[in-house]
Amino acid sequence: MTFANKSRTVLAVDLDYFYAQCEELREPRIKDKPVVVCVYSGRTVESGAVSTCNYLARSLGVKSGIPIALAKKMLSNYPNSAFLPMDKNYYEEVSERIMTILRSHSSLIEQVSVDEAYLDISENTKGDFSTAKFIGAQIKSEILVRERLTCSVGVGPNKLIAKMAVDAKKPDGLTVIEPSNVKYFLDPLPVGKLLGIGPKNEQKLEKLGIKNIGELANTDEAALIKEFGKHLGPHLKRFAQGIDEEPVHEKEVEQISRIVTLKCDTSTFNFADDLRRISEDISNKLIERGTACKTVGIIAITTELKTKSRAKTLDNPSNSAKLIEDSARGLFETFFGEGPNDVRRIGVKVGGFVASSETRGSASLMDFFG
DNA sequence: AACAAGGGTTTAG
DNA sequence: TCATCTAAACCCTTGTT
Repeated sequence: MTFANKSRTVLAVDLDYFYAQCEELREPRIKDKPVVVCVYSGRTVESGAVSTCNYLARSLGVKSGIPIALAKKMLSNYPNSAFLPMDKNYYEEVSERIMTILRSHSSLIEQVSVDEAYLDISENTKGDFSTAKFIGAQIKSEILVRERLTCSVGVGPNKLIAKMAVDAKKPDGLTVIEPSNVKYFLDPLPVGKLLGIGPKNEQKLEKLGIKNIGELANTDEAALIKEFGKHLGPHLKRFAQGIDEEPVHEKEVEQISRIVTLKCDTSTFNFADDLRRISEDISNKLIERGTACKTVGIIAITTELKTKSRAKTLDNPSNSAKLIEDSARGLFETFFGEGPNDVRRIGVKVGGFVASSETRGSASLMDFFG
């Protein structure tokens, strides 16, 4: 690839209804029934939310994020429905094997989540999108034969178009948008389909009389800056034009958080055990990654489901569970002292990472094995 | 003016 | 009592250099 030609071929892979499909894989008898993967909060036997579900369940109204109890109502005519607790470790094992398959097709890969990845296959295609389609079919077939899982694939000249192509046909889809078709593909779609536009931004755009992506692409940049700010405004316009220069590469983790739902709502600090556990979890992750954090924050989700947060910068970067726990406890005590704060869920978040070798007084693997 | 810190919002999976 | 969990990007304000 010469430097004059910047045209790329990017392929996006998205495993279909991944968690639920993994569950079907290890228990094939549930395949023809609604399958709902749940995150139980532990408040009551049933409380919690749906993480994901198979397409039969979706056709009956179940979707990600709804209360488990609501999903049960929707499926009350299907007594054989499978409601299963999320088993993240198992899905990650399956995911790792699939990512290995993907890496054999390109070393330029970006894993976006447990079930999604981008591959830059420009070197393989030399700009030929029919070759890209062939590679997409090959990847789908390999994942099906080796892991018995279906996925959807999208191909485009950048990550944005590849991703939107994936979403255009699911499950088991294969969609290729070549550069000359990008405009025809995007223009007629409703703005809500554009990556980065959710319900709130869709409403703002509707207020401006902008309904489809083509209209957004033609909107005066100044008007978008006024509505969305100096970064998001121009960004949305570029996206609507199908422009996305972001390279395919792994991103550094910049933040780690753990949140739990409390057994009972509270307006005082009475969850020392939970706090210790999640502080230890976070500390372990930091040590695993060989990093320490500069900032420690707390998260509180109120009974009205509003998110509140407090944070402070540490005197010295650390990855010690005790120090994270103590810092968080201090923040919580201040938080509850500020006034009436009725909280349902609490969490800890750390960020501002520096290599732990550059810090003094933080635990490292050497403390355990050295 | 440029930057850091802190708090909130929106999006995505 | 219906309402999980993780992470990123952005917006805004305030305060410092």
